[in-house]
Amino acid sequence: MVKRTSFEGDACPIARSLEAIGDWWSLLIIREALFGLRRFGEFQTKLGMAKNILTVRLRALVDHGILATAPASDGSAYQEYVLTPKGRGTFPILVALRQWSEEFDDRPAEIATILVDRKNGRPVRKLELRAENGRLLSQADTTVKPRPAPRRRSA
Amino acid sequence: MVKRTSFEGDACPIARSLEAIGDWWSLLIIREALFGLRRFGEFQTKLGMAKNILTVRLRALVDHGILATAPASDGSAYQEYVLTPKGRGTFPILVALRQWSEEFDDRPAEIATILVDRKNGRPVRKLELRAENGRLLSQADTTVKPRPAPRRRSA
DNA sequence: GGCAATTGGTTTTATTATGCAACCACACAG
DNA sequence: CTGTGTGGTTGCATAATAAAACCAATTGCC
Repeated sequence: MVKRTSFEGDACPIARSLEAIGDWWSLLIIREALFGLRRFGEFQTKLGMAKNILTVRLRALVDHGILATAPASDGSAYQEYVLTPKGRGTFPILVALRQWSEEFDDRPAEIATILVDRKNGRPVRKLELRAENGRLLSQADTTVKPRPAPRRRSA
Repeated sequence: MVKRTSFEGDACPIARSLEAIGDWWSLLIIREALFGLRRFGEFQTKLGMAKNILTVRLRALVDHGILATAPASDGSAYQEYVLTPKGRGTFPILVALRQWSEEFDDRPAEIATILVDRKNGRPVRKLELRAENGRLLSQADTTVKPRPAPRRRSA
């Protein structure tokens, strides 16, 4: 098999995420979905992508439980694609990607939008990683450990 | 040309990030680099990827200013790939991906590692997005705005 | 210094994914 | 029941990915 390697059985949680959303379009589809888009045609024209690719991506996102198909909404017989909680849970990932661009992009002038607090329109802070006790952590302050005792039960 | 669409000129900061690190391997390479890997062979055996692909990816990451080639380190004549500040800046993205897996993966039992505070070995908190005044924000509390005043110049 | 193994790739070839365009079925408006 | 828009599918061309073979320079070892 010369398939594109799959990370499905991988033990690394990052690889597992990438398995689901680590391709060119999925995160952009999710981004638009968070923005409120729901219909096939909306995604297609907004993102300017080929329709067959969009079909494949939407199906994969549904299979992964990130999107769900809802029967209607405006009364028409067509279906819509709406984010599941798992899909909405990608928000921090999108924020992290955005902030990385904002901080390190070579031509930041080309970035068109900023993320703001809806209440007052002021920019948000950078994402913060904190210890249990609230202490701010940088990469150097962290390590990975083997996951502890798989809590006797189904999951 | 039927090239894979590039997001290079895109105004969306998320698309811009994906342009640099939005492929299957780049983030995993960066992850290993954050772990301390530096040599071609280390990446190749640890990630189990084809060498030609690794070559292409490493070059792309260097071109994007995420990795830099350093002349030596252990005295040998070979070169090493080390993270730049821009590369280390991807840490929150990796954390976000990890936490998304931890929270939403269908088979969480298969996840082998957890991210902990180096000081006491306790798990870290979830990434927090805060307003200027420190208020915790969820996705619904945010919007995007056009970027303000592009500071008079060419752009 | 001589020789084999290792490192860090390149080349070749096969397979898969992506992208465009054309096509098509169904819903809906009249 | 005819025309139009929505939501796809199908073919074909091209690009990316993968595995394996190959190769040059660097090391390790004697």
